[in-house]
Amino acid sequence: MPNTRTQLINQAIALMRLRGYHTVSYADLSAVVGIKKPGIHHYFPNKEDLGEAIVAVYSEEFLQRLDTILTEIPDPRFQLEAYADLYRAGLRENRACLCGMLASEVATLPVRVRQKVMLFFEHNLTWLERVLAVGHNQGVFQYQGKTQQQAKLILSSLQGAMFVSLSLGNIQVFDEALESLWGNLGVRSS
Amino acid sequence: MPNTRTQLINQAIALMRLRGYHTVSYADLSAVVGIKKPGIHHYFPNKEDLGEAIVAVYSEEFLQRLDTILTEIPDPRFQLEAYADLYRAGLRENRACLCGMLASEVATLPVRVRQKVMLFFEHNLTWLERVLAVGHNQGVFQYQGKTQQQAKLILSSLQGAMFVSLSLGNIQVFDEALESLWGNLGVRSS
DNA sequence: GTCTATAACGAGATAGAC
DNA sequence: GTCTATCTCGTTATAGAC
Repeated sequence: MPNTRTQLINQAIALMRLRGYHTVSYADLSAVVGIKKPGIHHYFPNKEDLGEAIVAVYSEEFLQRLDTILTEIPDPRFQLEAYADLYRAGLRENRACLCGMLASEVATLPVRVRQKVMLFFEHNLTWLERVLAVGHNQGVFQYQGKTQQQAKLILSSLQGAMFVSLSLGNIQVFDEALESLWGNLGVRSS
Repeated sequence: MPNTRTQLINQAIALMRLRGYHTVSYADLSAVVGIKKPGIHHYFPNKEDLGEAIVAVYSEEFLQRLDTILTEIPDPRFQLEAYADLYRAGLRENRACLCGMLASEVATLPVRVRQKVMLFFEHNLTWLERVLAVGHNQGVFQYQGKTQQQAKLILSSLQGAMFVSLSLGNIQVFDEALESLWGNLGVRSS
C-alpha cells in the first residue's frame, strides 16, 4: 500500500509520459490519486518541485534497470536490445519516455526540471558508450567512427522513433527503425 | 509587406517551433504581430483552425524544399545531407521541426492538427525512400535490409537528435549523431 | 495530512461598436 | 478588419479549519 507521496509521483509520471509537463494539471492528478487539489501542495509546494521529484524518481528507476541489464545479460547486442525494450514497453500503452517528453518542452520547463532531464540523457549516453565499447572490442559491433557518436545516434534514434511511432499511431514504425539501426551496427536480429 | 493572416501564420510557426502548441497563446501571438487578441479570431475562429493552417503552410514549404533538393542536387548522399540541413538550420536558433514538436504533443492535439502532422511524416518517409532507393541502386549507400525501414530510421534519428541536442543545449550532439548515421549507411563525410 | 474556500491570473472565445 | 469590453473556464497557489 503506497503512501500518498509515492502515489502522486507515480501517477504524475504516468500522466506526463502521455501528455507532457504543462498539460498535466493538479486537477488531473487529484482525480486519479483521490486527494483534493490543495492536498498536493503539502507534498510539493509548487509544480517545479513536483516535476523535479518525478524526474528524479523516473531516472533512478530507469538507471537501475540499466544496471540490471549489465549484470543479467552478458552479450552487448542483447544489452542494446534490452535497452530498446525499455522504450518499447512504454510505447505499447502509448507512453513516451518521460525525459523524452520533457525534452520536447525544454524551452518552457522550470530550470531544476530541465537540469534533471539533462542528467538523464548524459547518464544514458555514458551507459550506451560503455556497452558499445565492449561490443566493439568483441567484434560484435561493426561501426566505424567514434563510440561517443554512436551512443548519441542510438539515443537519438530511440527517442525519435518513439515520437514518430506515437504520432503515426503505429508501434511497427518503432520496430522497423530499430531493425535498421541494429543492422547498420552489424547486429544480426535475433 | 505581408498581410495580417500571413504574419499570424509565420509568427505562430516561429513561436510553436520554440515552445510547442499548447504553450503558445493568442496573447503571445498578439504581442508579436501587433494585433489585439480578438483580432486573431477573425482569421482563425478557434485554435484548431490556426494549428491546422500553420501545419499546412509549414508542410507545404518544407516539401517544396525537398523538391528543390531533388532537382538541384544530383548525388543522393548530398541530398540526404541537404535534408538534414533543413533541421540543422532551425536548430541554430533553438527551433525544432514544427511537426516534431507537435508530434510530442500528439495525445493532446486537436484531431485536424494531428492528421496534418501525420501527413507530414508520411511525405517525409516517401521522399527519403526515394532518395535511398536511388542511392542504393547506385551503390553509394551500403545498408542491408529494406529501404522503407532505413527511411524510418533516418527520420527518427533526425527528430530524436534534434530533441536531444536542444535539451542538452549543444548542437554538436546533433552533428555527431548524424555523422554516425551517415557512416553506418556507408556515406563518407564530405 | 487533508479538507473547504478562495484568490489571482491567463487561457480561448464572443458581442458588438467603429 | 480591428477594436473594447466581457465571459467562462482552468490553472497554480494560499489561508485557515479540522
